[in-house]
Amino acid sequence: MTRGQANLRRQSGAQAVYELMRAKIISGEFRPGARLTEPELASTLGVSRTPVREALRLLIAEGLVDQLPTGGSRVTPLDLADIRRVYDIRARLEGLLARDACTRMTQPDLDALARLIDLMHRLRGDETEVLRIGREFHARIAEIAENRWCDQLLHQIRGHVDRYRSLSTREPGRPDLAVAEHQAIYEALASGDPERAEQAMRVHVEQSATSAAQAAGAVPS
Amino acid sequence: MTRGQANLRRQSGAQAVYELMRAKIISGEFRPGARLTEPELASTLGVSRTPVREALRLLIAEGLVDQLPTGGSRVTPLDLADIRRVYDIRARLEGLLARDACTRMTQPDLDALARLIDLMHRLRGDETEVLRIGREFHARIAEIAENRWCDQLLHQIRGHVDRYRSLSTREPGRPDLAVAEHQAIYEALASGDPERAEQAMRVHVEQSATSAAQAAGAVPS
DNA sequence: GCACTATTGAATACAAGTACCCACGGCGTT
DNA sequence: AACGCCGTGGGTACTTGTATTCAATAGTGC
Repeated sequence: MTRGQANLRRQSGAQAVYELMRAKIISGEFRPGARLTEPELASTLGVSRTPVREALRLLIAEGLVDQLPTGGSRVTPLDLADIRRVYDIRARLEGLLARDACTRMTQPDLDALARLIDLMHRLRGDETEVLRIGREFHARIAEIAENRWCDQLLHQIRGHVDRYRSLSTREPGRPDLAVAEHQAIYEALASGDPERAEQAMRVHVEQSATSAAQAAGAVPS
Repeated sequence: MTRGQANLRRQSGAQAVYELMRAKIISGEFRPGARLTEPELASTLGVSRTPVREALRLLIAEGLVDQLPTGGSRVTPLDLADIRRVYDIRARLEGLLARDACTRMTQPDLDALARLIDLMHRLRGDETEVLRIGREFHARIAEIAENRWCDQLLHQIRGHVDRYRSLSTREPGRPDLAVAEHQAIYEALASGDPERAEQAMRVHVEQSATSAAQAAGAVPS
């Protein structure tokens, strides 16, 4: 300690710029391949180049922005053939998370997951609600696993996954299937077999991949 | 090519600072938990705060540097209990890479790998040489797989893995075992069965994990 | 081929915030 | 009554975050 503190709790401008740009890239508001220049972004966002620069660096490291050989940068173009690739990675990372969660889980944790599964069954008709609960289910598992590095990598991969997801206006409609898969993950976790938990999660994510690939592939533009 | 190309820009400045600091953290020259301040780093490295800042941001995003709640930053402390975690991740990412490589591989690719395996057998006695060839073997597989995202994540995880590795002065001496494992990976690739290739690679990395955990755990100081 | 322009990279200057240090005063104890 | 301890308050110093300025380079139009 030295004295200086930076207001970490308050979101710094650079962090805000990063999150904003990331969201815009993922949502597609910043189109794939769109050219990005620091001065323009800075003036658009009403800040100086400095925070923009930092945000850009992070986005480049994350792979959401490409640095052109000429020196400029652009939103990383999307290649439909890569959907499978990012989902393959996600499947393994989330699978590992499920495995870790399985070994660290306590009874209350399991109960909480059971409640989510129950909710999912009862709201089976409401697709968006099922999706929301599904996300919470995954988040809960990540929380239980307490695997900092896996979380970190997953955050990055999820960015890419979500880019492809946002290509199709509608989520792949496979509500019943999703419920069944989550149920399977829950049962695997409850069984206490880490290998089985990892497998169940992997299968689930890979199923999502298939749906997403179909949905994205069917999109005109 | 005669005149300065754009890549000169990439190498100098912030990128250089990033790579230097990263190497120092991995090697342990920057001790775990050591406090890092921008002005001090800047004056030490003979540059201004700006490139230091950018490098720090990347290292923070990578998890090699922690941002303290108070605002400062420090080299992320090492927790021996996490060795298994980072290796688990690496095992799955490298496994996936092996799988992808298996499906994309051409005969010349396979031949190149065969040459490496052959070399490894012939230099079986020279531990450092076996290690070098092992690294090249993995690099070649990554090259064949052409999985940009996997590479990117692996780069990050490898940073953490190498930090733990550098804890033990000597590499875990299991040369024959390593040769056998690489041989197994090669055979799996040659068989053309992606699942088998992934498994072989995963087993190999997990074996390394066990050795590394023992070596790091046995370190006196 | 040359000048111009636009953009990035680096350095410096400026603003803001917080923890540490120390001095001071009140209070309890001897 | 004197001495010491504790809590508090302000000043200081160090650090981060942002803006601005300067330099260099590549691309473009004439």
